Amino acid sequence: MSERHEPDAARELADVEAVFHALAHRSRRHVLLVLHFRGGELTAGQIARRFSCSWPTTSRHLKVLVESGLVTSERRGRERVYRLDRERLAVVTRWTDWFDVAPLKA
Amino acid sequence: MSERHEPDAARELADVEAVFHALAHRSRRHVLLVLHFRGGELTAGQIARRFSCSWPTTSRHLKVLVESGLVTSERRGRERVYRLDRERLAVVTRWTDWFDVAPLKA
DNA sequence: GATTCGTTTAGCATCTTGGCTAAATGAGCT
DNA sequence: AGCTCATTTAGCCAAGATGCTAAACGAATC
Repeated sequence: MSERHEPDAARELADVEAVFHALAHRSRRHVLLVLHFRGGELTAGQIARRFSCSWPTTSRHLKVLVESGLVTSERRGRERVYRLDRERLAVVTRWTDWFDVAPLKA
Repeated sequence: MSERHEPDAARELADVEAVFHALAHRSRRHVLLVLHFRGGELTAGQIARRFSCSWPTTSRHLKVLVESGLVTSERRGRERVYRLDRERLAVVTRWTDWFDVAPLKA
């Protein structure tokens, strides 16, 4: 029965990888906070304007965030809207929760 | 009054930086889990033996973990013991908790 | 004091990341 | 169709991360 869950475990591992990778950079963490406090969605331009680095650089950070699933994007007219997926942060909390379960006694 | 807390905020920022940087690598996350499930402390050798990469490589990962504060180390005889500091993981949860507070209405 | 054991440091090669500018794309407007 | 606006892709370079092997170090042991 537990075998039935192994694919999920593999996916969780990949998710952890992608999410922690995305969170590794200060600007990307910052983008997430900005998105959150501005109501959860903003256009690429609204985001880029808040950052000191160049637009293409921010654009690439956004791409990493999308790949991690922390953010989704949708074309709207000629703009592109980025939306925070707060649910996805559960990948982080599920990982940290391992440390609340009892360790094996060596 | 809030000014009195700014240094703390700066330190928290640096902590977040160091901790998320440490967590960005799969092996380092793995080390933390091994430490936890083996009772919270292990010698460098016990850790290195569980990993496929070379000893010096693992040693460097341990250094990054120590710098982040997630792990502390202590010399014991001719071994070196690494201990998990679970408290330090609160840096992560404090960061994710930002997303549970109300966003500003755009 | 020489040796051995456990571990880290040095030094090197390779890959990835993060930044830039310039060019391309895609959607709406005239 | 041609133009403009919003954004991304391409291409480049500098800096940093990760892996290795070989050498160094420090503490115990002979």
